[in-house]
Amino acid sequence: MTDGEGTSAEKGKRVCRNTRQKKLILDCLTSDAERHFTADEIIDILKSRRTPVAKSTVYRSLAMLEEGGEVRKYFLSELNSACYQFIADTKACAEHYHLMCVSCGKVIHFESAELRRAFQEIKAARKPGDFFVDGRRTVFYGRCGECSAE
Amino acid sequence: MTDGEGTSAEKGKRVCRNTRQKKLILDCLTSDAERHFTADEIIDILKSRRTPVAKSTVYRSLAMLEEGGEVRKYFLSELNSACYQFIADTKACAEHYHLMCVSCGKVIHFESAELRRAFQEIKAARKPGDFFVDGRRTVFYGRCGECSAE
DNA sequence: ATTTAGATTGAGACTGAATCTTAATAATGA
DNA sequence: TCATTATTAAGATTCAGTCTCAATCTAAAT
Repeated sequence: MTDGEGTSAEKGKRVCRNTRQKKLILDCLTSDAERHFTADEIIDILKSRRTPVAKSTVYRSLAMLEEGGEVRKYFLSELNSACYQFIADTKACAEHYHLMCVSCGKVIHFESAELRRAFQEIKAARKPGDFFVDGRRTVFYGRCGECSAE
Repeated sequence: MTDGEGTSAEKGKRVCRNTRQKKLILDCLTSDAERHFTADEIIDILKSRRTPVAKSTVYRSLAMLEEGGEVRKYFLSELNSACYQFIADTKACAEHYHLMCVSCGKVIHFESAELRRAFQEIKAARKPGDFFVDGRRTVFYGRCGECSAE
């Protein structure tokens, strides 16, 4: 456990090997960059493509890819269940906000000039020591068109 | 299973009995109206007060209280875990936004004139069939003061 | 005050997403 | 090519949240 020289880990030496599994997972996400995937969906898709990847590997790889900024992880709660969802971190994904409908559980993408401006203003007014809001990472709650029509 | 008359359930006849357990749970939440509680915290607090309430009852009661508008349920994702958190639905809780720090997991309350205005504008511009964003219910993600200072 | 229907409770079994463990395997640098 | 060590697969484990059901309690009617 103790070592004088310093481990590769503590030097922050990024290795993150480029493995077949990581490629497969990323391929899966980028094949539909608009869509959110749960870990289970990724597992099933890769299984159906005859390139199965183990569950633990999927979770670990997604965590590494997230750290590397290639994947975004959202925590989404439906009516009676909650889970993580993953999306390829491309320009497309950075261009919209996410709304979770509290009534039907659907996730919709939307753009909002009002919100965009609000976040810019918050950022501009930010003093050192203030919190920072990442609008693109937050999931908004509300009601989708169909549910608010009823 | 089949009955001609119609059950009390389908008539939408709300009953929601006023039980000792619901009072205990609500007391627990209102004792610190600013704070978010997980179900487990509520269970532990009531146990320590020598008025234990069963886990299933806590979850069920919270769901009923939420439906009655007395409790608000938030879906919060910490670094490596995600869970529901509950807060008494008072005026105080409706007066601020929630920010979850993606770095340390802390939940902070903040006010933002910019966001308030943005949501008002979104609401004003809303056409029938549009989605509705509930700003007070959404949890923002970002970094708290300490974490963004580092 | 009694009665009674049925809503609610408690205890613990159950579920399923996510994590952890470990031996085997594969990616990288020398 | 070889050695090092990150990564993988498989499945055991964890744990928040849900479900089941007999026993109990609430509230309304009598």
